[in-house]
Amino acid sequence: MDKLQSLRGMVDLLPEQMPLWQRIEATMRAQFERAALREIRTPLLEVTELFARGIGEATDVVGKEMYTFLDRGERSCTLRPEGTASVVRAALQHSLLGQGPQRLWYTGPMFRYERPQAGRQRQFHQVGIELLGFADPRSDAEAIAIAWDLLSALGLGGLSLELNSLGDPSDRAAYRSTLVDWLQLRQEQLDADSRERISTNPLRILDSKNTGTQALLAEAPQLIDSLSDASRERFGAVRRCLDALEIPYRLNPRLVRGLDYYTHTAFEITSTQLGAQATVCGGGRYDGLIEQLGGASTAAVGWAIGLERLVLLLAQAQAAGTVALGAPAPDLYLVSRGEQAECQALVLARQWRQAGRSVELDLTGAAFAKQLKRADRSGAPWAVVIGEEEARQGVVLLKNLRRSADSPEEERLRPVELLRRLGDPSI
RNA sequence: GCGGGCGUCGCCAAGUGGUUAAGGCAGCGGCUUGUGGUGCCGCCAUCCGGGGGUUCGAAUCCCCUCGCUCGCCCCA
Repeated sequence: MDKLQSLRGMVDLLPEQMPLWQRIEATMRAQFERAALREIRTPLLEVTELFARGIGEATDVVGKEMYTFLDRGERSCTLRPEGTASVVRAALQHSLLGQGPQRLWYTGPMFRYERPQAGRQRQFHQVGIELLGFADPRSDAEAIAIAWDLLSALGLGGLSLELNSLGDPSDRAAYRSTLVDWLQLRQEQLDADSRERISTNPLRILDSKNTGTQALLAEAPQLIDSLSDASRERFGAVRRCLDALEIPYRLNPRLVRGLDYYTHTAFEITSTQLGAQATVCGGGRYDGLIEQLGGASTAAVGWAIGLERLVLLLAQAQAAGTVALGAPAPDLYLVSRGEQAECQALVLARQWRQAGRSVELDLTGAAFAKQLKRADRSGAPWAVVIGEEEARQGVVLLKNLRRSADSPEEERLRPVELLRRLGDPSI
């Protein structure tokens, strides 16, 4: 098969699926506007170093999932695998933080070279927010609330919020060494992957899916016990905020994020209806990242939602009848036949569109029966028919397509009259 | 990178070694040179992802390959 086709993991979004995407996009814009977030758009391509430094060399994302290549100027470039590093880079490059803290949101395609599976593509889409320059525990809660409310506004149920605190870097370092000590004594009980990670990325062992490893880890020292008093108090404040907001959460001491920049609050929103890739939204605080990328030490918190996964959930909700999405249909379907009539139809279609109506103009020149059949299938409530007769008389025939054929409702009228009545939502 | 499942018309799908590859939907043409949804008639895969092999004979068996899909890993 040598037909041209898209690259693996790079999927087309066809017209049929767009109502779902557009619903999500419209909802998120409305929510963000109400939350006083401002949109930012950054390039898809960045210097590789941004991600290497921002996300962490040891992470899987940087280590084996990036689309990296040399451009014609021999610079190492990478298609962005996530949004946060780019947003921070842009904020620093344009000194946004000099104007005070920033409440930002973004959306767009991201790229990760992985084996595609349900809810995971190589080019995928994320929407995310970044609250830069906010250290207060309330900002953690607000970030989470914005995500939670967006998902609720979409009518999605069956979601749960998992919460953990990773503490500050010294908490994490302390925990890392206690955990490594503990694991080293039990190496032979670990699966091979996890054993490997003792030296590379021990915290990641915590969310291993290996059941044996999980059983063993039930006894392991917990991150939360290594937190300093200040970190612990901070986490308590975040939790009190969530309680006040009545956002239910589950503490998950095993929750660690795969990107190195996270500190303190880490969270995920998961669904049971997504198969293996259950995480819809993931995020947390990253107080060290901005400094890491060359800025002044600045606290920040943010999250990202995977839009493909959201679309999957919304499609399920739609199938279950929980969410209704109207199929888009034109207001008018314009049928015409004969040279003069066809030309008039072309002109009238434009006029009616300028009047704010959606009009589908049949351009086939086929028999009236064919055109009306298509008119019916288009879902339009009204057909406007212009034949030679109407063209001669300067009128159009308005037909109600939502009546039965036995009691046809037709009316001849002048185009100006129809134009006037187009302001009336009942036609 | 590693496993499992699958690959017949735009979509769904029958067919598992024997001469012309069912059917449904969609599409196109007609019945009805100007009237729809529901009727009727006709057209729509020399070909079964691609390549090689076995056989008198293969979509059906074998090998390779490509692709899709689910899972591992990882993440949104």
